[in-house]
Amino acid sequence: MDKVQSVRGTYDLYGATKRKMKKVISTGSDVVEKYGFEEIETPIFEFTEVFARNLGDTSDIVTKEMYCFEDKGGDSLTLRPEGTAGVVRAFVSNGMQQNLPVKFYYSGPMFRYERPQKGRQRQFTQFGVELLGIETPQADIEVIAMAYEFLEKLGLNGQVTVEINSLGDEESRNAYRTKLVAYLQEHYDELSEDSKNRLQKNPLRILDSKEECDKAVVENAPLYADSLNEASQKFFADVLRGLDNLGIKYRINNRLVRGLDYYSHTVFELTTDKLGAQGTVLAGGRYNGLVSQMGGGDVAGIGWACGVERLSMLLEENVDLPRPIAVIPVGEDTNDKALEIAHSLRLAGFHVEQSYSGNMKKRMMKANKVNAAKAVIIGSDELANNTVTLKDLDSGEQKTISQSDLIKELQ
RNA sequence: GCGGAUGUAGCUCAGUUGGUUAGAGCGCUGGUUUGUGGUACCAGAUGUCGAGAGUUCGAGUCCCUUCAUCCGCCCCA
Repeated sequence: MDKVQSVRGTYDLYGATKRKMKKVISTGSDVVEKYGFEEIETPIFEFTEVFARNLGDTSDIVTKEMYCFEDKGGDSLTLRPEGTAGVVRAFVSNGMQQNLPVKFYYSGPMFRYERPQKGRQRQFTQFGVELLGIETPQADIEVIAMAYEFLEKLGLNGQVTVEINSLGDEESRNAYRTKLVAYLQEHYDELSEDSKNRLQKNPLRILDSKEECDKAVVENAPLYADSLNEASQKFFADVLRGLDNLGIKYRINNRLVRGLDYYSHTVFELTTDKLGAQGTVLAGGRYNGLVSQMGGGDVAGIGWACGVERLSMLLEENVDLPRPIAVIPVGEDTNDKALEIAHSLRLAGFHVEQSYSGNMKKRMMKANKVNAAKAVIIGSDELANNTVTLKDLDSGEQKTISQSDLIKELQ
């Protein structure tokens, strides 16, 4: 390492970038708390099996993207590549089946060893929700509505499309897989190299391929909807009807499949065309088998997660800092008084920026730079008379008031 | 993991067919008479030209390697 730099695919988050991310997370928290979701924080690393067993051993995340390491006790641990497995593990570990439904939200860093690009990092931040214990479509509708409201509050719903599909229950999924594989086998020679591989590992993914030759084959492939059994069809129809009732606009995408094995029934993605190849900004679905797979009994689940950095990049305007009040002492003997005034203003709830050094002009420039709304100036005259000069930095008007009236004047 | 592009001051970029002490704008620092900013004017600082090796009398400019970023694929948030 010749230069002091952060590890590839990791970034220092500060200033405007951090402010936007903070806004995304706080907006998300406010929205989902109204739906009764409570925050959970699970460890950033788990036993490797938590992810390896549950995400699907053919998924790319498990086969090539996990940061695994052995700790000094010899256990194989993995930096979490996504949030759901950890939350479900916590649910099972803590015996939360006793008190359903359970509604959690979380945010924090995730890690995937991938080639970095715009909107794709090796350490990135997700905000997500999980609703456990409700197997009826109300849960799907509510959770999607929540995602929709979230993006609306961020002012992004004009640039984001809701895409939705159903993978059906296990029976439907297996039936479709069989049909699709049979069809694709017949057209094996027409498929791209990647897709020939995918045929073994994850044939559903071929539906999603961007290769022209694949698209041509997929064009006439059997439709997922035709393989859904009656129960799955009804479930999907109920979800869609619910979304219609709530005025949520969506697009059915019968090629939408998700990368992780644990999904069933409803899957959805919120996508944008503004981030190049990384268009998916929020994604999720139902995972009815996951809890029992972890030994937690037959508990249904549904959730989503969003990429906080990706959403932040869509936020056009800068998130403004609150405008402080600048307290400006003039002359050394006023420092004590200035500090006292600054302190009392802070205790009264104001944002206060103290100026530390320089002549008055410097200090005024500094006040301007931090976008202060008002300046409280205290020099020898003010000190002698127990007054301050209060200046409005937008209008330029200023007046002298007594120190005891300052807080009242500012409110 | 594969393919392509890029890498010059804090930021955005210029730098001609290789030729002396590498530039601009913004920002930063100081000043335009001693208690008044946001506009204006004046002055100033700043770079191992991503790193390493090579060709050459001479490399920011050419070759190679490497690192990083960006774009596409794979995959995904």
